[in-house]
Amino acid sequence: MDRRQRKTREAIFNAFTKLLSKKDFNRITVGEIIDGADVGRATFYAHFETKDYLLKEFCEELFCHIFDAENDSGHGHRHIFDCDSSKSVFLHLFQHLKKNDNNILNLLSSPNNELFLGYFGNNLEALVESHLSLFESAKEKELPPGFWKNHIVSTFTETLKWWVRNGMKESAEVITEYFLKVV
Amino acid sequence: MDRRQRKTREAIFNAFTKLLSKKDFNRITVGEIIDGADVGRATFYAHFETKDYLLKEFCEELFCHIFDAENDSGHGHRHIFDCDSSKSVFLHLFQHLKKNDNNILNLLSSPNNELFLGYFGNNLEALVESHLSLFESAKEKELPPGFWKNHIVSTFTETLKWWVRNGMKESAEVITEYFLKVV
DNA sequence: TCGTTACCGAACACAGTGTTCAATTACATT
DNA sequence: AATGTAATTGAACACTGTGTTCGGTAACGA
Repeated sequence: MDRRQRKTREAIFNAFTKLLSKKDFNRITVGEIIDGADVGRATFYAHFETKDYLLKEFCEELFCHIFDAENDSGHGHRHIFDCDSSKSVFLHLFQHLKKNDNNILNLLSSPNNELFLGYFGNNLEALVESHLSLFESAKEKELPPGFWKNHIVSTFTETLKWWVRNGMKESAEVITEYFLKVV
Repeated sequence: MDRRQRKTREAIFNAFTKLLSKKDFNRITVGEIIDGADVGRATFYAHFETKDYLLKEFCEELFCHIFDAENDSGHGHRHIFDCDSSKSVFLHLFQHLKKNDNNILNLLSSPNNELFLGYFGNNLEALVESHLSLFESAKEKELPPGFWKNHIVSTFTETLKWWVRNGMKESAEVITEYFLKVV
């Protein structure tokens, strides 16, 4: 990849990140992004088809850091947390999110973020799916598996939103407890 | 209220309803609404400050029919369903929603509907709050009451969305069962 | 060094929003 | 039925934001 491409791409991502910490995604304009990144308008559209695609690629990079790391560490320690690996997975996820490397939490707490929540949900669903232990109880309760999976994912997301909305006063451990109690 | 006002207001609501069955709220333009309602642009803005306020007032009328009726019937039969009034309330709500009088379900299933979900959630929260029986278990589980209430509301909404998304094949009774099982 | 490629920037067409205003029409009241 | 009031019209307007175009410039990789 051309060095120039890398630079502008990074500049756009940086400007985008900075803007995300200030305002909702939907209120951010392309004009603001290219001003912040100091690139031409045409350059932006040479890199990203629309603003939505920028978010999409932004999320992919973001989730790559979060969910892939989660999957890896999960695999690595699976034998340790075998008895309740699900607990460790979600705890790690909450801990990771609390670090707030990028502005993932701003995205989560802001309204009008269906796009982002969609991407987040997809990744989370894949993670949930790989932890079959939780699905055992689905059969006990005689629920459709799709319903049960959806419930876990949306409960996690809602828990996260609640946590952020209330200032993240609780520790990741406590939130994980709450989450597991209601699930 | 002037007859002309009532007529245009109704015409706008009708056009809005018709459009909602075809496309997402955010994709609907003021131009389309006034074309459908056959009113002047200035007239629209004389009635509604913005498109968002149109949705707001639309929701208020809609929820008036649903939640108020629910509260009334709830009060009326409270002594009958005393032992598990919560069950009856949510069942009635699901039944009512399945009728789909207006396009409430289209609004629910479409993306980018944070505004609508917000109004819906507020009404639902008030309803949940008035049924204290559910909160008993919150203390047992030692969860923050705000967390617990939020969980019930969002689980109901997510259940509803799941139901709609999957074609509403299940009966209201079955969905109520699912809902109560996971809660 | 040289051909390629990204970037610039300014202009452009387009769509949608919300406002303004004078002219018109329907309304409620007497 | 007459009258003053108030809603509606329609067309124009300024404004913001989107996405495209294109010739010129400069950085890049080989």
